[in-house]
Amino acid sequence: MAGRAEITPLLAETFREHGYEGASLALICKATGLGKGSLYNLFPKGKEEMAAAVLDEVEVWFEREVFAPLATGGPAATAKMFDAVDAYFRSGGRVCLVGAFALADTRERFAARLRTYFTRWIDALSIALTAGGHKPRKARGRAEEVVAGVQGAIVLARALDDKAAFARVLERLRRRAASPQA
Amino acid sequence: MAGRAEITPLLAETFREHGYEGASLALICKATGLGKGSLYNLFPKGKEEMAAAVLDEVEVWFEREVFAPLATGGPAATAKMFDAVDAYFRSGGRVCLVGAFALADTRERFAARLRTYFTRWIDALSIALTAGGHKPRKARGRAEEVVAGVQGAIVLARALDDKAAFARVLERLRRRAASPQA
DNA sequence: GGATTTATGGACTGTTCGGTCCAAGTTAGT
DNA sequence: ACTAACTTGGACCGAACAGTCCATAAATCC
Repeated sequence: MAGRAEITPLLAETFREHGYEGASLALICKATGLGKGSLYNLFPKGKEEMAAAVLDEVEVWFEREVFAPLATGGPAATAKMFDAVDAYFRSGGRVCLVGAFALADTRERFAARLRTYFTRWIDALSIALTAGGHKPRKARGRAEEVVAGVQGAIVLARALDDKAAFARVLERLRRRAASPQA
Repeated sequence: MAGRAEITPLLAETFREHGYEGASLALICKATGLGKGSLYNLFPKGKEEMAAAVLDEVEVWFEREVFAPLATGGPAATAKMFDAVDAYFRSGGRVCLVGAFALADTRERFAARLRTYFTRWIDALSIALTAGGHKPRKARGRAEEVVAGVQGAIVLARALDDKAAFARVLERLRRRAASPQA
C-alpha cells in the first residue's frame, strides 16, 4: 500500500493548485488515487493533518536545500539558494504553498509554521549575505526584500499567467543579492 | 435601503480576510448586516457577482489613485504611488485581494481581470520611471520588481504577522525606484 | 388612504463538504 | 489452509454551502 511518503507530494500539488478550501476530499481522492478510507487510514486526523504533512515536507526540503546550505555563507551559497528556489518553484510554474496559505483562512490554522518558514529563510539569507560582505543590518533588509520578492514573483507569474515574469524578477533579485553596495 | 456602493466595501474586507471560498454567505450576511434576500436583490447573480463588484471597486480605485497619476511621470509621481499603495494596504495590515485571488481557485474565475490589474500597474509604473530618467527597458524590469515586491511584502507581513516587514520592504522598493542607476 | 412595486430576512432546497463506518479484500502469521 | 490483523473504497452521515422562494414590511405612486 502507498504510504504517507508517496501520498504527501500528491497532496502538496493539490493544495498548491486549489488552495486548502478549494482542495475538497473528492479532489484529493482523485489526485491521490485513494478512497477516503485509505486517506483517513494514513491521516487519521483528517484534512488538516494532510495539510500539516505537506508543510512538514516543504519545511524539510527548504531546510535541507535552502536554509542549511546558506550557512556555508557567501556569494556561492546565495547563488545556490537562487538556483534551488528557481527549480523548486519550477521557474514560476508552481505556487508557494506557504505564501498561499498566508493569504487565506489557512493562515490562522498554521500561523506559527508560516511565520517560522519565513523567519528561518530571512535569518539564513541574512547570515549568508553578511558572510558575503554585506553589513549585517543591511543584510537583513536585503534578505527580507529578496524573500518578499520571490513571493511576489510567484504571485505575478500566476496572475499574469507568465512564468517569464518570475524568471525576470528572480534574476534581478539574484543580481542585487550578489552586489553588496546596491 | 443600502445600495451596492455601501455594501461592496464590506464585501471587499470579507473577501480579503477570508478568501473567496472562506467567505461564506453566512459570513457575508454578518459582515454586511443584510439577509440573503437583500444580498441577492443587490447581486442577482450571486457570490461571483459580489466578488466581481469588489474587483470593480479595486480597479476603479487603482486607476484613479495609482495608474492615472503615474502618467504625470517622474519621481514625484512614483513617490505618490508608494504613498497611495502604503495607505491602501494599510501599511501592511490589509491583504491585496487580487494577489490573494491569484493564488487560489479564484484565479480561473477572474483570470483576465487579475492579469489586467498587474499589466496595467507595471505599464503605468514603467512610463513614470522612464519619464523619471530610467532607460525604458530597465524601467519595465524595475516596475515588475516593484510590483512583485509590493505583493511579496504583503505576503510576508501577513505570514510574519508583522506590518513593519511590509513597511521596510516598501521603503527599500521606494528608494530603489527613486534611483535610476541602482 | 389605497394600490402597486420594491426590498427584506430567513426558511427551505439541493448539493457539496469533511468525516465515519463497515463489508470486502489483502496481507501476515501460524 | 486457516485465522487474525490491516487496508481499502465508497455508502452514508450530519453540517455547511450557495442559491431560491415567499410572506411581510417598506417605499412609491396616484
